[in-house]
Amino acid sequence: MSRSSRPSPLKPRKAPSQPRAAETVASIVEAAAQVLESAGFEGFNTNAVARRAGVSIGSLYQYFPSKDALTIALMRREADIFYEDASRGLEHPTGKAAMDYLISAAVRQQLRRPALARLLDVEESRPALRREAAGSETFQTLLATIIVRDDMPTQKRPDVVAADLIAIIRGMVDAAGQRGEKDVKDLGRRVRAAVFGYLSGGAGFD
Amino acid sequence: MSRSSRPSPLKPRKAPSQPRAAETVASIVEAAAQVLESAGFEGFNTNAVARRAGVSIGSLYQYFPSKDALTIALMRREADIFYEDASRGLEHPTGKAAMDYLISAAVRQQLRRPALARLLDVEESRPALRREAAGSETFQTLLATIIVRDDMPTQKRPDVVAADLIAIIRGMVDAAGQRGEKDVKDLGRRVRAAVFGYLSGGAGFD
Amino acid sequence: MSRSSRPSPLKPRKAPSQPRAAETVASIVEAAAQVLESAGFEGFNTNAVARRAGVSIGSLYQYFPSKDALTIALMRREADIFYEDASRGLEHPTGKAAMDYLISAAVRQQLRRPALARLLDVEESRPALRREAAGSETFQTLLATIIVRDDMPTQKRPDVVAADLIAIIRGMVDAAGQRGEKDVKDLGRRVRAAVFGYLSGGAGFD
Amino acid sequence: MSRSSRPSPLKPRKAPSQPRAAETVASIVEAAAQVLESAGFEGFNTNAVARRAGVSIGSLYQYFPSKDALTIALMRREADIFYEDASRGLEHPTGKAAMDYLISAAVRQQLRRPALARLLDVEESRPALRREAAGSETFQTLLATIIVRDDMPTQKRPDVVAADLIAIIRGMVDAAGQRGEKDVKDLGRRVRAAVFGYLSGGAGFD
DNA sequence: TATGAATGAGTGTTCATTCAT
DNA sequence: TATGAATGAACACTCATTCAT
Repeated sequence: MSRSSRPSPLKPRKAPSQPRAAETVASIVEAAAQVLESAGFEGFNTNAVARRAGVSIGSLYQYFPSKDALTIALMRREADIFYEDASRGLEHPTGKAAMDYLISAAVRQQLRRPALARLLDVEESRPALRREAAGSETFQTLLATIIVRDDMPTQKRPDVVAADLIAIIRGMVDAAGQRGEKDVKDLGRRVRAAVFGYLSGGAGFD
Repeated sequence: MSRSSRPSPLKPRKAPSQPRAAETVASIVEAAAQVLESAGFEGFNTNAVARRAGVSIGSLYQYFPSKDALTIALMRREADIFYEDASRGLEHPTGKAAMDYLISAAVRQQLRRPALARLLDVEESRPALRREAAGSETFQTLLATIIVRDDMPTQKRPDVVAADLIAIIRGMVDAAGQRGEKDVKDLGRRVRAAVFGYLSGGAGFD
Repeated sequence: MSRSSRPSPLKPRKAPSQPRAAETVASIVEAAAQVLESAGFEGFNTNAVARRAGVSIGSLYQYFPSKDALTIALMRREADIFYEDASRGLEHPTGKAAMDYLISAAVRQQLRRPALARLLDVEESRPALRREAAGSETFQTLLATIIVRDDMPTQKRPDVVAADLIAIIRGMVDAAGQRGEKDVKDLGRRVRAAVFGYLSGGAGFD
Repeated sequence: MSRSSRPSPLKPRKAPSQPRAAETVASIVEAAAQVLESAGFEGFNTNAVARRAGVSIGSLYQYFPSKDALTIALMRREADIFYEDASRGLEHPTGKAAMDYLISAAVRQQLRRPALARLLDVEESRPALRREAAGSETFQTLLATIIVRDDMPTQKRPDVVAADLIAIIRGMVDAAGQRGEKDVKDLGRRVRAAVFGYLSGGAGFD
């Protein structure tokens, strides 16, 4: 007899059907965020998260089958918050305006909880999590949609361009967040310079 | 004044005086690189490094007082390789040519051992290591020198610009390396677009 | 003011709330005593203690944040047993009777588990533990109270006298225990001779 | 074929035949003393001793087959120093004068290098070393000789008395040394009170 | 004979995870 | 369903001792 459905250790163990359970899940995820922010990777352990959330370690494992599942849930939560904001950028008529909005959203997201954002970016690079995390794909899809708008310069390989832009934006905002920058406007301006400069091929230089 | 001779847990424990010891040290550092590449953070432990190096765990600790000290030594080795290459860029007459060279060096360095470079970039962000690692400061110094050359656009805040450029370059080459890109030329071209685009303020766009 | 909630590595980690946990804690402390008795310092390691207690090493560290914390807990347990007995001596009307009782208690304590008592006396001299261990201070306080009773010879420096008496008593009972003496009465008689002889200034000699 | 003479790991490996070797041995033993004094048990390791002595670890093991052998050599050195001094006490005509001298010698010895003396007393209690160390037996022999002199009170069990006196003297001078006492005279006076008080059976009290 | 590089068993400690209550 | 006591594999690091040079 073959076990038909081995429970994945990366997906939440169960959809919380009751409202109380949903609350518990949310509080655990937020506790994970706080522990990650205040103690970094080194202090990010399931017992600490449970304690901070005010639940027992047993309860944590009731909802998340593994530490990675919890990390993924947190990544998804942040990605969702970002995506909900960023996708409104698509409503803008021009590609440029949409891109502006997208960049603002990225900067806002990063400076909202800089340490958390940075740590999640790093975690996301772990192969085990990469597959499961929603993160960049959706961001990349969003970008790819914008890049090919009429008012944008034609790109031979839009997927590569989208990937590069993500790398530029992330690199800049991560570093800025780590340095403790708070000025959303100034950072936004510089990121825009990099993005549009890249899109125009660096032509404006000489 | 603090105890002058308290052994720092981050600096190498003793300089290998005999040739055999020098070999051992080098083989340990290289083993660390390989373990980090093949097993990532999770598999990066001192026992694995010693095993891979073909030495006993005791030997490892004879030369490196802590795991962090070993990581730092590896970071320094890579930084030195990079710096030796990159600093040749200063010989170029124009700022643009120097910057071109610097970018090429960064791309080459990254694609030489992409996983390693990426992991070290991440490690470098750990506060404990940040202080000790030679890494970015020198890169930033190099960049700052180039930015203010005569043929480069005047920048109000060269230090911020240098930091942004590092972030852009690192972000792009890390991501490219992680995707498995091998084409040094193409990646170089794109990074140059981003860098010079940023420097010109994104003006070329419209 | 220092971080109030930094967990001290010398105090018990958590009070056992469930009865099962209390049992575990007690069995670990007793196991520590037995390991110390049967294997001495050299064999006194946390793994051995856990094994002897029939619990996992993890359980040990759930209640004691460090090996030293465990040692201190054991010292306190023994000190408490002794103190409860010894403090009854204060009820005696005369200083002499109180001192007699105190000496009896010390001899009893020592001969109850001689090796353990001796090893703990030695451990207590380690600077790291000295501060935390309740041990001699209370003993010394007890003695100091008795020395100044009316029927006792007047002493110029009662604190020095108390310290000397502790040293005499400890020295004698430790040595006796180590030699394997079992006769509580005889040892008590000799200790009393030393103590009262000292108190009278050795005058009875000539 | 039976190995006739397994080399004992506790006795010095070889009698240093050449003067240079004797110097080396002496410097190692003194280094052991210094390490023990400055770093206590925890820092007392063979590598540290070799370093402090200015010889290689290999050389140390050339003269001492084990760490314990080195410890024993140090104990013997101190015992010899003491014994040479103390045995002069026998020349005194009366038992009392001899005892006075012996006590003075013990106090002097202890306060000369208090930390060292204390640590060696503790080490001496380790069963492995106890057998080999010359220490107390000779001291006890000396005391036993004195106790039975004509002018001393008759003792039923001179061996027990001698052992008790050692315990009293050691206990008092160890504790005093640990407290940092420096006054040889005052300490000598108190030890004499305890010793002669004990010998007179504490009779002087009432 | 001296050196010091090398060894590896052993030790303290952590933390993801399980399961009896 | 919730709790938290219990587990034990895994890891960083030490140090007495050996042996090739």
